[in-house]
Amino acid sequence: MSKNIPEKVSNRLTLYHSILAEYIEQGQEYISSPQIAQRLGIDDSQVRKDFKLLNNAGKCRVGYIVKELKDSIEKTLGFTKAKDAFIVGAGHLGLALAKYDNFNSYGLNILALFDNDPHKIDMQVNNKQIFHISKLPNLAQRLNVDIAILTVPRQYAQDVADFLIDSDIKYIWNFTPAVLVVPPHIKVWNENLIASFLQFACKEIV
Amino acid sequence: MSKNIPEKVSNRLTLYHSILAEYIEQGQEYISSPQIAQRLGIDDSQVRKDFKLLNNAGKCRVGYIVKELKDSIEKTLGFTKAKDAFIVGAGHLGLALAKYDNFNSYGLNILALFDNDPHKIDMQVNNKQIFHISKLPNLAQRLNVDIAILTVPRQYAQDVADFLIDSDIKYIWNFTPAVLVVPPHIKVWNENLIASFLQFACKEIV
DNA sequence: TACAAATCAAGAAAAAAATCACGATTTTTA
DNA sequence: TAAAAATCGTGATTTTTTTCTTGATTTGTA
Repeated sequence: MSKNIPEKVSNRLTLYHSILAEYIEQGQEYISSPQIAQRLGIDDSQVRKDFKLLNNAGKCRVGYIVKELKDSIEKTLGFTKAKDAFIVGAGHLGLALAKYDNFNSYGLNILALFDNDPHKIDMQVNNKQIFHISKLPNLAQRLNVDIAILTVPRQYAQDVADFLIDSDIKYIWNFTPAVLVVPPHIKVWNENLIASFLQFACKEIV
Repeated sequence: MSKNIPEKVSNRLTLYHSILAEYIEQGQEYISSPQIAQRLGIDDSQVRKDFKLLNNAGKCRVGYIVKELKDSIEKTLGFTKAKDAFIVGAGHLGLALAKYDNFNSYGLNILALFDNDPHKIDMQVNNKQIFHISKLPNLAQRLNVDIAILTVPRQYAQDVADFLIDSDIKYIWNFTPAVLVVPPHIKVWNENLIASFLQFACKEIV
């Protein structure tokens, strides 16, 4: 982190990471840039350029050491650094994310969920409790959590975001289609699934 | 569509679209590029350049007509063109997507879900039935569906993708972290939530 | 009406990203 | 051992994307 890696590059790094994980499963020790490039349909010098960013030298005629490369990517993208977060909105998407165990191995720990529906309060999802939203400010402070994953319905998104900001949440991973208005010190990452699909559809589906 | 709009641009277009929807709700007739730019923290000439791609002229000192702009974006991104799709994998994420009514208004119609878990077969989710995966080839052909939303566990992703391809599926929206190997005429769009988060974390959370 | 302010349009410049090209190195093979 | 092949590393080139700049247009106001 902190190295200011461009979005496109870190996007590719995660794809490389998946491929490397496969190679390790298969017991392969080395991997070459053309192998990866072909798999992803990109240029092989692109792959080498990206790896250079990781300060991970390859060997001519042989390639890169899979294990080392994978570790470098994990370090660079911050898998190794634990990050605690709350899910705000225990709807279907919120629950799906809560059950997504994989987050853990990527350094993201979901500690709890929050909702305002009395029926959901105190339920457990994947060993994580659902609390009433009113408990959030206190818990955020006590557990020192400043990341929120926002999965409430669109019409409540801004109000809930304002509430989160009042509760000292600093980072919002926004799964709602709302474009949040926030002060400059709050960072929002928009995960607009519809937008994502449209890009796909618009590019590929003629 | 087909106009080969860069990914970054279509990404911004969907953000503009959300803002335009708000303006319409509020009954605003006009919107200016600096207004949008400020909202998103980007350059206003960037916004104008993007709008120029839509062939949508603005008026000096006044701005753009909200309604027209919104329609242009919808036409350009293909909201208006109905696209039918299947969800393959009726796990939490699959169900969450099936219940996401909004897809409809963006031109994506989920017709049915597929799974191999006998307990899930024949259940209804949001008026969509869950079928056994073995029914997919037939239904795909009969309903003329060539888009699949893949939400199975990672370890089955490649096998299921192969099966889909055999069933004449052409477009796969891949929610699994697997990097799928497919023939060149099959288009895959990777929606790697973990990757997405890591980009956020890596950039913003120091 | 004249002037100021806001905004668009479009070309120029700058920055960023991707691709190309080629020398250097290592391994394999004849 | 020499030649061939595969691959890395990296500088040069090209392409794409973003930002800057300037001029024109419209609206509001003194």
